[in-house]
Amino acid sequence: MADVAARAGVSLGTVSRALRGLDGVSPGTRDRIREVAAELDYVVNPEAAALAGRSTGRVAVVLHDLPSWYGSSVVLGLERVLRPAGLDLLVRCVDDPEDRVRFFASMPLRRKVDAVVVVAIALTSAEVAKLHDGGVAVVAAGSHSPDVPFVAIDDVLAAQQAVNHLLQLGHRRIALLNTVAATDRAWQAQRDREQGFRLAMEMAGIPVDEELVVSWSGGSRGGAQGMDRLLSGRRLPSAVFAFSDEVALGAMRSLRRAGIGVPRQISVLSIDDHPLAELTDLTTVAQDPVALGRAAAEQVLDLLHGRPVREVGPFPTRLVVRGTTAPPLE
Amino acid sequence: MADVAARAGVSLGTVSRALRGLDGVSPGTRDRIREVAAELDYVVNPEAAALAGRSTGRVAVVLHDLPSWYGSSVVLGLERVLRPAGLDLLVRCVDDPEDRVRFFASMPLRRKVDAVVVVAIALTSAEVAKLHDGGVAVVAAGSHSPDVPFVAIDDVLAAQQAVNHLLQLGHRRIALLNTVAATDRAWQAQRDREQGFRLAMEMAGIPVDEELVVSWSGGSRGGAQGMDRLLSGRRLPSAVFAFSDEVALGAMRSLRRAGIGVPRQISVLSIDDHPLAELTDLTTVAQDPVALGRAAAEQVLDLLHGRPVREVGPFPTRLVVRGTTAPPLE
DNA sequence: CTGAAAGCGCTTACAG
DNA sequence: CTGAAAGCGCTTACAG
Repeated sequence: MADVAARAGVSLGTVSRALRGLDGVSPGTRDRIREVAAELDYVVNPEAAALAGRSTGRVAVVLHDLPSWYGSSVVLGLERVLRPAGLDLLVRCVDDPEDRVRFFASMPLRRKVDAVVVVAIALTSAEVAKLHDGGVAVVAAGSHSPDVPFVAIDDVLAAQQAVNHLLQLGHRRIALLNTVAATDRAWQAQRDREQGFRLAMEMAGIPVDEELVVSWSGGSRGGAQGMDRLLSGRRLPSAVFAFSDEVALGAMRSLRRAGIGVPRQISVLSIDDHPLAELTDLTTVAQDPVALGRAAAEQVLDLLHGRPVREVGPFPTRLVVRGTTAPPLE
Repeated sequence: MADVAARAGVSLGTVSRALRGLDGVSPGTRDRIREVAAELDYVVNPEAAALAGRSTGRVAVVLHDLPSWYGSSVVLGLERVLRPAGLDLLVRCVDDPEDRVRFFASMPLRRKVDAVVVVAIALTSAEVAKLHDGGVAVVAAGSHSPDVPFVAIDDVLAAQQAVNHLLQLGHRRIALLNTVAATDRAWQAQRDREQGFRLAMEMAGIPVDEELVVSWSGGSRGGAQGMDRLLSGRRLPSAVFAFSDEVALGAMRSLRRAGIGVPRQISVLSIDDHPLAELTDLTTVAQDPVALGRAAAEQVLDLLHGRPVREVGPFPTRLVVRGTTAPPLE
């Protein structure tokens, strides 16, 4: 920058202001400075700028399930809008609840990033306060935290869309295959989807058989085990609404092994529209986590530029009927 | 850092040296300083460190397929060893070939990161030279580049393992469902797997029917289309070796739609052991991309610490026999 | 509108 | 083994 200043015959401060387009530089000098800078192929040193100013040009994304379709899609969406905006993306996986507590307790984010996006993680007020005190902007994707802008689908609605489809097909004995672990989305999604399930049943005037409500660990393995549990019950359900596509795929494996036809004997559907849902012909309620990531990134930009954050309504979800749902037998 | 120095009763320089484990600090003072730092939840400001010294405390991972099992698993592996080492991980997705050229041409990595890990991307000598000139260390995972340490499986061998399994079952009309696009691993993997396929056939003394060698775009969609192509041929194969599990799953959908039984009429197998392979009962040659990521991270640490880089042999792959392969009919 | 100067929080020769 | 000091390349009050 010193070179640029010397060559343009101005001071460092003026160059700094001109290059960033701040007010208080005459158009003439500004243009001349920019010309010289271009000529010299000059780019500001981000470390120095960050040290002197207060922004780092980086945002962190914190999630717990990286090698998963959902998490990595959100990251992709974030990257797609953050990078063109000149911001770099830093990823941090938190494995288990303890790791997560440790992470937010010892705020290593301060001065490392301008903002953090938490994916499917519900922060406590204390955690949010700590981040804000550290001057770090916070945005949530797929979960809610106090005083934090967020983007998310309406989990209650998504579950209703799923269950209503089963109801319309004529099902009455509908099982809920939910998940519990912190490794699978936030507890909020679990709670909301269960609520949507119950709401839909209630509106149809059908009492929920509590024996058909199972909460197991997440992922396909959990889905398989949860389905085994359902299969060992006194009466089988005629349809299963699973927390996610992965859970549903696990459940379908159990059904296949038990020799139960899908959808002939039992219908299965879930939420996500994972790329493999199409391959396995799974009926599901689709969501778009890449779009979610993009929207979260927009909120980050608003926050960093001091603009009012665009409030976005719940992200749309839509039923995709494929081959794993059909009217019940008899 | 000033706080830590004051509290420990030493100078800034000593704290800096102690925290980085440099020589020339007595074990006693070093431990005391570290204790105080821990107590104060102190973390060095990376900007200042980078500005004063030359390292940024960051490493970038560059890949093209983020929302994929392979890519995100490698990232997870990297994160798992880089983070404990005090390094932050920055992700950069390159979408298409042009984007990738642009990225490496305008070296925005200089002074932003200490090292870059390319995942399944083959760099040119010029690109590598540019990175090295910029003082950036380079490591490759799942691909090779000139003068760059790498970790990878032996793709030729993996393909042979797959094809040999089919040969032992008695198959002779074996199709290769390969991929071409840059969006799916590096071209190196495609070439090597095809070579492994041909090698195995040759060693079994079976001529390859070139009509059964199909290269389609990647992903499950490409697999489905490639399989359609094979199905429209004059004579069907009795077994299909697919580039990856995703491709194989796409192929299996085409087979299902065509009413062809797997493995009764056609056997299918591939490479990866994607979590969904188990769910869909897919026979495959397993690899471990998380381990690959960890190993790449170790190499990065070696490079950054000026240690000789540990050469690691090809990562092991192993055949996992499941339900999609069986002896040929009749 | 522009400049001179302090300072961001570290690292690194250089002394001792 | 440890300290005092210069300096990394910027930004930002503060003057003018």
